[in-house]
Amino acid sequence: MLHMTETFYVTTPIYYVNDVPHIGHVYTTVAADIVARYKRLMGYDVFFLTGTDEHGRKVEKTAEQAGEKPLELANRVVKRFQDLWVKFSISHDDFIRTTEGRHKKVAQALFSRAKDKGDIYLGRYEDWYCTPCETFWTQNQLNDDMCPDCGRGVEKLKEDSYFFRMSHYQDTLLQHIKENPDFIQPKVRKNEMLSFIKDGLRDLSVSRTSFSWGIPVPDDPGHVIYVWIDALTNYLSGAGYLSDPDKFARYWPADVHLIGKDILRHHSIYWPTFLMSLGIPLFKKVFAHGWWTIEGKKMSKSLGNFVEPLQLTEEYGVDQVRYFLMREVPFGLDADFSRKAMVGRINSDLANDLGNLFNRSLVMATKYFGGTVPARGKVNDTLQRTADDVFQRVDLAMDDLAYQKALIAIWELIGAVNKYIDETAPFTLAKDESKGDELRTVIYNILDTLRVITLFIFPFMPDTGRKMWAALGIKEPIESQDLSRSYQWGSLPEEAELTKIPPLFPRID
RNA sequence: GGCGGUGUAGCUCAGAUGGUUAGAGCAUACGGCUCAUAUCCGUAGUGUCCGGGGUUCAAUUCCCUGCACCGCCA
Repeated sequence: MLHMTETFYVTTPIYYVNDVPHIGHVYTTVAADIVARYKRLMGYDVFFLTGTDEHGRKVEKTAEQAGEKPLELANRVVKRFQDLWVKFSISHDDFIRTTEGRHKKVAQALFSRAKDKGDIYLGRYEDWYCTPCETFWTQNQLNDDMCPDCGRGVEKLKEDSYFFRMSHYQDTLLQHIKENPDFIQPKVRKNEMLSFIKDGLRDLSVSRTSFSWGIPVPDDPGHVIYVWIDALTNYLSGAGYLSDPDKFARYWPADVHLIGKDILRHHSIYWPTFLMSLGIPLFKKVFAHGWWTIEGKKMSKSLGNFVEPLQLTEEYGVDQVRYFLMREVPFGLDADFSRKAMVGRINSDLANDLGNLFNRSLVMATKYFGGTVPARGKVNDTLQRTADDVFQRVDLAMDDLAYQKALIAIWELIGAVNKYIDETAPFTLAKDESKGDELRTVIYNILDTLRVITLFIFPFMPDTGRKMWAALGIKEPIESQDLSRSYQWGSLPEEAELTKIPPLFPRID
């Protein structure tokens, strides 16, 4: 049997194209980017998909108000996301838009297949609808007859609708969750979903006649396919289903769908039951992360405490923001974004620990060896043991999407080098000409461990990683490294030309 | 109302199938170094481990109950 490279397929939700990008979008996408980059560094063949959800009544309405066609609106505002991902160093392999032919074809084909099987049938739908939120509510979900989310008015809708026989898959889904304990994470969310399922699944309305901006239901063009069937199938269409069978076979089933906790039900119940109906294997895991409050308050339009991602990057820097989001809180829990916390992380973790270490090391190497990597001496056991240990822990943490744990481990290696410098005192050795060999060994070990640290932080802070890599004078691109081996001592080339660079992370006052 | 979770140092949190001095980071104080972005290294702490009851030789860790906060559902 041929050796096959292991694949890794990670997704973000497709974001509603009409929404203004906020910190929540950035959070999910950065998290996906980091695990994608990490797996690539570990030698996996990675497919990382993000994109936009472009149909629905709200886009239709907004476009109408702007005097343009829905697709024109989408073409215009999709750039807000695409540009933002460039800014945030997002390394997605594809960007799927639900208005693309390759997607529409898939959504329709799957709708038909489920219908032919008898799992989609025509019925009648009655519910309350909040247009701004694009959400349907049942009567008793309403808050004083108003939308429980935004508090605005709702309208009653009655229409013919196709339904997906979700109730039919209730037991199979429960069984699957039981047999695959990691299917829904974190655990607290899994428990919520389990209790939701046990309360009984009802069939799901999957088409609308009240607006027309959507993918037509096959053979019944008065209906458009309603949001979840349309949106969720992006994970298939984006991976080449029906358009690139080899690619699809290579990457599906997805390893992990990263989402915010607000759309967990759709991903952990609607989506797998629909896949069951279609006879397509289920994705391996869905992970619902928490929400960010801003300075202790829920972010909302009405409060006006909206955090503009681009503004954040200007104020703090892209890598600083990426680092903060992953370090501040365990992935899965809610967190608070505050200036104080952000500045604290930047100053103590990035500027003092990492940035200063990198700087002091290069200064010494430049001073003592004219900016050339000195010859290898012998490995330092403590440093190597720490690197081994950190590698094991980082790898386990990344499998669990425990970004915070991974970073905490990496910072132990940073601490170990700072301590090594303290203990070996190269600045003292440099004053004694008879200690030349010792000095060379120490500086080499420091620089070589910085090389390892650079690899570890690269998925989290790609720009910084590249800068550090270049400053260390290593010719091969950092992307081509194999972390599963190169965390070990000694692959920093002797005689590499170091470049002294400005402090990586300026302190903020 | 139903189900689930959380409550540990000033702050954010880890933790133990129950057993000797309960941990980390930040913040604070003191000491050391001087290569470095006044950075780094070390030392020192302080805790009724939410209240009450129970099981046990032994509970902060298990069980029950009360209080507070949070999530999902209704």
